[in-house]
Amino acid sequence: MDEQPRLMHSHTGVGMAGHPGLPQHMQEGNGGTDGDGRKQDIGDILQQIMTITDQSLDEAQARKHALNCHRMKPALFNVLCEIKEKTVLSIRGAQEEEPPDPQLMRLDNMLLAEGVSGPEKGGGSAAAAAAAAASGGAGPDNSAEHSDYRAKLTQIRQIYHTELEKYEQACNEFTTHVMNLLREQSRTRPISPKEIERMVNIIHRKFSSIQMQLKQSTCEAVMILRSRFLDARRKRRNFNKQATEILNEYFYSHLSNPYPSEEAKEELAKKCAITVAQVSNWFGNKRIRYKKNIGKFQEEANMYAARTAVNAANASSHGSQANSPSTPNSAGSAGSFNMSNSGDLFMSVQSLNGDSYQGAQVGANVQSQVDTLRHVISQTGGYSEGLTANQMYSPQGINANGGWQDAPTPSSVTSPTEGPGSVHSDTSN
DNA sequence: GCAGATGATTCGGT
DNA sequence: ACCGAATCATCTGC
Repeated sequence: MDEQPRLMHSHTGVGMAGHPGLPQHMQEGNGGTDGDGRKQDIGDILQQIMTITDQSLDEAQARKHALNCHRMKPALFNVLCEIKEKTVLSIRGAQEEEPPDPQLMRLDNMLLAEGVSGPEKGGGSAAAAAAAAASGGAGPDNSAEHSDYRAKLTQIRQIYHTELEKYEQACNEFTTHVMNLLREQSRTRPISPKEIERMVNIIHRKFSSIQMQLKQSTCEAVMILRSRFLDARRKRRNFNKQATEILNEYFYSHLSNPYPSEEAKEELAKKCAITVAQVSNWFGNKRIRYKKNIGKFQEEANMYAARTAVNAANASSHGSQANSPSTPNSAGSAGSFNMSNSGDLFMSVQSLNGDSYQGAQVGANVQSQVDTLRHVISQTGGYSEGLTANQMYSPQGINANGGWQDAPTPSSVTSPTEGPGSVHSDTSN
């Protein structure tokens, strides 16, 4: 029995019976030397091959063995090899050298950019930072969310690499298996090395399509993670009580002109552990909501005014300044809001800063002091007899048009402040 | 679950 | 760029 692998490359120059190049052993034939006998012989073999699948396994095995041992087998094998090669050659061109898949390239690029594939560089912290930057603000729990993002990205990365490894291993194993199988089968059917190579390529293509699915789902996971990360940052979280108090304190002590300067915003942001943008948001919201419903904020305003005044009084009695946020547009001082001044001092600060002096601005601050003083006075019952609650804390900062008074003149400061004013002269503004 | 509070976003005006 | 206004989306207390 001929057990030598019949690889096609070893069969150059083979051909059909009656054709130039017909193998010698085919032309020799058997006992019958005429062409009819050979034809019938070959016809019989082909018939057996064609019907072999209709037979039982045992019968087929027996028939296979008989065919293998048939004297015409090598010749027929060679002919089949040649026919097959010609057939394969005619369809080969269409399948080879396909261009790189643009979708795969996109996925690869994205995975690389997100830090999933490629060298590990802090588990995609850059992507997290980018996501954070895109979201616009950074809260106090910024780092916690970053580490959460990083941890999840690392998890995705690990899963991706594990799966990729698994697929590659499976691909290699399968390829080896198929190659061995084909080599084995090449003994009994015409298989060329190129065909094996082609089969390997097909397997690789199949596995790379699976890999692409893996990459796609990984990309999706990263996208979901990222969007969740951004959504989480978008999520509204109430400021802590202390921050709200600081902001309110500033707001109500500058009620006549609740527009903190950039420096003041930065100070407030630092004190409240929030961003300047959040401070701006807060003041924007506060102004509009206060204006919309002043009555509702009455109590709050009273409370903060009283607190501010008491603080001021205490500070005054202790020979120090009240701890109150800076006046609008005043230069920020580092570390604290100890920038509260009497109106006079405020004016002098303005002058010292070289800012263009604005009477309106000063007026607003003076007015603010008046607001606060009125509150304190009314709270303590020292002055506000006959004033209704609304009068007690009239929204003097708001003009008839619904806007904040931007130019209350210092002359609007009324005499009643003169009396207790000595006590509250340090009232912050 | 609901209503109100509140931080964020969007849009138009200046 | 900043602000007011409207609106959205979530939080919070009941």
